[in-house]
Amino acid sequence: MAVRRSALKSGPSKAATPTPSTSRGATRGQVDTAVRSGLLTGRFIPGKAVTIRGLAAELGVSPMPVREVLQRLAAENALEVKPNGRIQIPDMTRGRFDEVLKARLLLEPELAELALSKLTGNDVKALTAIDDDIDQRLTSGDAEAYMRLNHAFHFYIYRASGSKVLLPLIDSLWLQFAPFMRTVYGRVGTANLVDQHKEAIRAIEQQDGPALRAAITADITDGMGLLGKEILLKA
Amino acid sequence: MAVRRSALKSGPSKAATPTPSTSRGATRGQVDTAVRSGLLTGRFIPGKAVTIRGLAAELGVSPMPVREVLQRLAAENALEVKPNGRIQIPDMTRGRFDEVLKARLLLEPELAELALSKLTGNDVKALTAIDDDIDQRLTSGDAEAYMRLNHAFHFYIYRASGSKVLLPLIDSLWLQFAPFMRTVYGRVGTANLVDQHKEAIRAIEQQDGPALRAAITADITDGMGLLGKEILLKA
DNA sequence: CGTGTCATTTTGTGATCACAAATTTAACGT
DNA sequence: ACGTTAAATTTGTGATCACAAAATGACACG
Repeated sequence: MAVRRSALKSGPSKAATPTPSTSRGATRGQVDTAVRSGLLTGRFIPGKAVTIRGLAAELGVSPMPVREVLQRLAAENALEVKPNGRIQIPDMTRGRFDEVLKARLLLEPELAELALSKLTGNDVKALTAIDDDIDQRLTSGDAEAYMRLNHAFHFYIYRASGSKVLLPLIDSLWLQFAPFMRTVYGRVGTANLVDQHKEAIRAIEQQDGPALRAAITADITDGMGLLGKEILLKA
Repeated sequence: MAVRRSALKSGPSKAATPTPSTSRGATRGQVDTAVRSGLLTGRFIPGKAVTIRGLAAELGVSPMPVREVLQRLAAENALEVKPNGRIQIPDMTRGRFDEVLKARLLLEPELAELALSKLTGNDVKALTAIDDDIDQRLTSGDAEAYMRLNHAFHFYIYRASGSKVLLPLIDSLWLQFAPFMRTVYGRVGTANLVDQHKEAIRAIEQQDGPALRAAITADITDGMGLLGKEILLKA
C-alpha cells in the first residue's frame, strides 16, 4: 500500500482567517479543522480506530498537536477513548440516537429562533444558494457534498445568533451523529431524502418565529427518522 | 510568597474507581478530576489566567497531561483559550448567562424526567441525605461545600438516567456558570438561598414526572435568578 | 485444522527540550 | 516624573524520546 491517497488534508494552504496559519496555535488549528470536517462529512466510520501517529503522518505534522485535538474532540463526545487508551469514533446505539434526536429537537429550534431577527435579505439569498446546491447534490447522489452543505445550511442560521453556549452544544451533537449518518447514506443512498429548508427560508423571509421553529423541527425529524429506521439492522 | 497553600490536590491518594490510579490515563485522570472539581467548587475565579506550568507544578506532574486536560476543558467551554494562546477561565456576560439559563431549563428537566423511573427508594434516601447536608452548609455559609453538594444532588439524579449525550451537555453548562456562581456567593453569601430539592425528592418518591420537571425548573430559576441580578454590577 | 503461547510491532503516555511569541521588569532618555 | 525602549522572564507550542501496555502476527503443539 504505497500510494494510499490521504482522505484529509485538502489544499496545500487555503486556510483563511478561521484557521490562522502563522499564529499561535497554527498546526493545532489545521489539524482540528481537518478532523472536524472529516467527521462531519463522514470520512471516518464508526467503530474505526483513530491512531495519533497515523493521523499525524497523514497530516504531515508531529503527534503532539494531534494528541491535543483528539482529546478536545473526545471531550465533545465526537471521539471515544476506550479504557485501554485507544481512540475510536463511537458507534451509534439506539439509546444514543434517541438522546441525540431529543437534544437536537430541544436546542436547534430554539437557537434558530434566536437567530431569526439577525437574518437579513442577504442571508436569505445565501441560504437559498446553499439549498439549491443541496438539491443538485441530492439527485446526483454525492453524499459527502450533501452532508457538508446540509451542515452549512443549518449552521449558517445558528451562527447568526452569535451564540456562545448553545451553538457549541449543537456542534457537539452534529459531530456525534454525522459519522453514523454517513454510513447510512452509503447504504440507502441520498435520492429519497427530503428536507424542510425551503419552509425554513420562507419563515426567515417573513420573520415568522413559530414557522421557523416548525420548519427546523420537521427538518430534524425527517432527516433523523430515516436514520432511526436503519439503526436496528447494523452489522 | 513562599508558603502559598495549594488549592487543588486534595488528599495524597484518595482516588477510587472514577480516577484509576494505575491505569492508562492515570495522571491525566487525576489532573482532570482536580481541575474539574476546582471549577465546580469555585476555586478558580473568572478572568484569572491559568498557566500550564503553574498547574503542573501545583499538582506535581509534568506539563504534558495538564496541556491535554486544559484543551479538553476548553473544548467544553469551561476554559477559554485567548488568541495569544493564554488560557483563562471566561468571565460571565449577560448574553452568556441568559444562554446558559435557557439551555439548563431546556435540558435538565428533560434529563431528570428520563431518570425518574430508575430512581428507587434507596436513591430517595441518598438524595435526602445530601439535601440535609446542604441545608446545614447553607446556614453555616460554607459556599464551597454548598456548591459541591448542590452539584452532587443534581447529578445524582441526572446520572441515574444512564445518559451518554444529554449528561455531558449539562456537565458543560455547569462548568461554565459555576465559577461565576462562586464569585457571587462570595459577595452576597449563601444564607438567603432557597432551593426546590424537597419538592424534587417528593416528586421522585411519587414517581410524578411533571412534578419533578416543575421542581427542577423552579430550582434552576431560583438559583440562577439570584445570579442574574448580580451580573450587572461587575467590577 | 484449530488453539494456545510467545516474540514483534504498534500505540498511548508522560517527560524533557528548543524555540518563538508575549508578558513583565528594568533601564533609560526626555 | 513619566513615557519609551530594551533586556529578561514567562508561557504556549511543536518535536522527540523512553517506557509500558496492548494489539498483532508467527509459530509450535495438540
